[in-house]
Amino acid sequence: MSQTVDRALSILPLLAEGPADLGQVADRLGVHKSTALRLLRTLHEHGLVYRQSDQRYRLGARLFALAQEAMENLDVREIAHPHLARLNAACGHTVHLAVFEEGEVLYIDKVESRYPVRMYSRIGKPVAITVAAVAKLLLADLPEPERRALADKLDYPMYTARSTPNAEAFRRELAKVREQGWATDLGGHEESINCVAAPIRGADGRVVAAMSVSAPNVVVTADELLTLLPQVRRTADAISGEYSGRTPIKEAGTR
Amino acid sequence: MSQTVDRALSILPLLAEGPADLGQVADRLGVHKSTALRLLRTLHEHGLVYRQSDQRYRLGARLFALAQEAMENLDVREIAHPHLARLNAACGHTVHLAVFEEGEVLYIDKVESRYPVRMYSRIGKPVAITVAAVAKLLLADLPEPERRALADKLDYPMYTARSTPNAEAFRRELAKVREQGWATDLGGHEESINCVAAPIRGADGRVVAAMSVSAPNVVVTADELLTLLPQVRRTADAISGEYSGRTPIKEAGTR
DNA sequence: AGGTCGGTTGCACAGGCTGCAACGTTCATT
DNA sequence: AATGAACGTTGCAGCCTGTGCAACCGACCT
Repeated sequence: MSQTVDRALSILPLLAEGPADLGQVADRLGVHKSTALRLLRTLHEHGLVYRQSDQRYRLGARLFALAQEAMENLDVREIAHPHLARLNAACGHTVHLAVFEEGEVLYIDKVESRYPVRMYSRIGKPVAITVAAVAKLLLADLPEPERRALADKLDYPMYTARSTPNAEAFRRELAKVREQGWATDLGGHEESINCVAAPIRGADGRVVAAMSVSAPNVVVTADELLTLLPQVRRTADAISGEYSGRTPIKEAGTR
Repeated sequence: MSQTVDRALSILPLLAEGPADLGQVADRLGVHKSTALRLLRTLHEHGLVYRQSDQRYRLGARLFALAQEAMENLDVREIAHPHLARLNAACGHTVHLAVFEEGEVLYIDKVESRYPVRMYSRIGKPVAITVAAVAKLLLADLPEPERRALADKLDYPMYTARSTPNAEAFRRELAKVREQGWATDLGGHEESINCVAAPIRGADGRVVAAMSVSAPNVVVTADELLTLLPQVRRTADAISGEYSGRTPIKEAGTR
């Protein structure tokens, strides 16, 4: 929509392929050298483009800094919430959102069940890392050495008979979860409560958060809960798409 | 230099702070809403800006993609070479550049000594990982679990009496190297050859490569070689600066 | 010296960007 | 249901600003 900016921005992907000198940039843009020079200068002033010692242009550090800052200020919760609320409106059960941080898995959002029976959990509180479905997803995505190290140093409290008993079992479970792309907790934390969970991935494919639907046996059986899996995964995928900025949002009045 | 582009680019750091709507962007830019709209649209078309479901603008995924692509196409060797050559011109000794890859440390560049006595090494060849100064730097920067795992499964051949004898000693050495930010190999690989090495870091501070100066005893003593350390470190820092796109290059005719 | 190549500068022209004002939507309020 | 506010969007006229040209500069090679 803005020719000048359009041209300037077209330089970036071009430089991403590798360093280029003024002439090459001008050619590939189809503009006069002097024009290319001014665009490059502007980009350079903003640090998006950098000039190496052989005078050729490269993408600059600012780009990395921006990308990183944007990452950090990206609030999964903010993006996820409407989706979680919609899922809760559809099925009525408790919906959780959790992230992995500093060796812990934390709930960062929760939409309460519409049923009178609620489960105990609090936003900001660490979850039972060895049994919770969301924890399995988050840990399953860690690089192998870290995952192994973490699994080995965890405690494995037997909340119920179906709790994960030890590191060995946990590692097997994580491998399975990693493989299938979703996770469950069937009475592993509280005898009567089941969960199904799905991962939320960032632009690079790494799992940045996980969400789950939980319900007590008295409301729905484990099998019934499992029928919600496709819906949970669809919700998680929708959040992933929006979080990673991939989802093409339909423009209002553009042709 | 180009007003339009300048304004457009000013939007990026602004959005890095967090999502903003059209009005906020226009205000902080000091332009009319319609102007801001067109700039944002252009940015959006290039994927640098993304519109979330509440219509607010955010930095887009393309930014990450660009940063990543640029990273991958960045060739340390290409950037480092002139610096290595300059260092070699200054001191006359053999200069090496090495990276860590797939559990090995490989020489990827070499500038031969000006002295008749040369050392045996070849570009692309794995280095003696347990004793080489560059290897120590590269391994010292690995995350602790990987470092430990690697140190444990390595062999510790006694090339000389001063070779690193076992994993335990190696881990201590790596800790020291990590601490001091440089490394040496004093006759650990070949009795008569010494090296001093310094790390090259990327924009995120991680060690991406390491460089060293090597010379046989018959040319300079270990102590004399050590006096080159500041020069080696300065060279490595210069490469780091350029590799990470941080170094501000003086503009030719700008006031 | 002469020639080429790449980057840089000054300038005149007009193309494209700007701000304005009016319109369309959505949402909250009465 | 009507009103109004807030926000995004569009068309337009004016003129700012980006454009291409040509000349200049400096480095490098023959």
